Amino acid sequence: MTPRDFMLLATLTEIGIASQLLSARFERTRPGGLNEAQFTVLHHFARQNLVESTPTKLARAFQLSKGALTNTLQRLEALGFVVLTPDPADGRSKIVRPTDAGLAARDAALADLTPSMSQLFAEVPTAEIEAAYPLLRKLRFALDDAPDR
Amino acid sequence: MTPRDFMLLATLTEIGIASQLLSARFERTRPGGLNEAQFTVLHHFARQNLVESTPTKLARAFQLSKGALTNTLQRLEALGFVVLTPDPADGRSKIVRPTDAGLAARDAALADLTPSMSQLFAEVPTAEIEAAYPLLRKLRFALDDAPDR
DNA sequence: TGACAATCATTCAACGTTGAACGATATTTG
DNA sequence: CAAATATCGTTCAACGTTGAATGATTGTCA
Repeated sequence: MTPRDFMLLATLTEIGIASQLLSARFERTRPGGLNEAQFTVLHHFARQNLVESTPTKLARAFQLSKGALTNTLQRLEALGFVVLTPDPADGRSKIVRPTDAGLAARDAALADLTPSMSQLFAEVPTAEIEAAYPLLRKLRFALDDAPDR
Repeated sequence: MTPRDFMLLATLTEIGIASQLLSARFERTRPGGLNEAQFTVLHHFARQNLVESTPTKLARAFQLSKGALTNTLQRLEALGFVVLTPDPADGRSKIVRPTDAGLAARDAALADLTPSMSQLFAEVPTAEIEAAYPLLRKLRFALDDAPDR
């Protein structure tokens, strides 16, 4: 294992730990009344100004099982945060659209999150945050379309 | 929400996504035959040359429930990767120690992980990796002892 | 010393996810 | 065109985690 591999491993370890702690925090506080799975779906639509998707596409994006998405989409629909309609062009498929209420709920979650987030990073210079961003983006893209080995 | 907050949010989002994809990958490939929870425990001991801990300490470190740790520690013990002994100094408590086989299993998992990890980062300059590290460390420390808001 | 509170690990029902069915619809192919 | 294959969303048992008991032990303090 080269020194670079060692650095890589340490970095991935930190990402894993940080994310685990962030997750635990999210589930404890439930910003906007959403659990993490629900927030993730709404956040996904909002972040990239996406007007619609399908359960399968979402399952692929999050690398979750389709069953899991059936579940959280049904909850989001019951909450009025998402609308599910049959795809007129494909009888097997459904179209998922966030509602205004859904996007508002995501915004509310963000509003809940922001103060404690700012405090969490109070002593971190902005430059350091900006320095971390490119790697994280590249990692995501690499993972997005990487086979398993 | 300030531009800085926006950057912060984007960074945390990327951490969450990257970690989710890393997790999914880990569970699909099960490096060294370990699942993520088991690897996390052994990796924790190895990373900081820790000879012993207790279920409660581990639960706090990972922010998992004690019940979850009872479960994975029992599995690790059945695999011979960990030894659980009563704490002679405290009748309520137990001491957890990784075995040589346990540390070897963690090393094997790392060996399984390294090639695909290197490939994943093949086009990322080392400087970029080193640039991301300080933020991740600070984030972890901040999350480690932060109240919920 | 004795009573009360705190902390330890374990158990167990409830919950969310997985992976493998399944029926329904699309697509491909001979 | 028909038959075979692929893909869609849903269901369901199995699994791991949570959160709230529980019994056992320790700490506190009057």
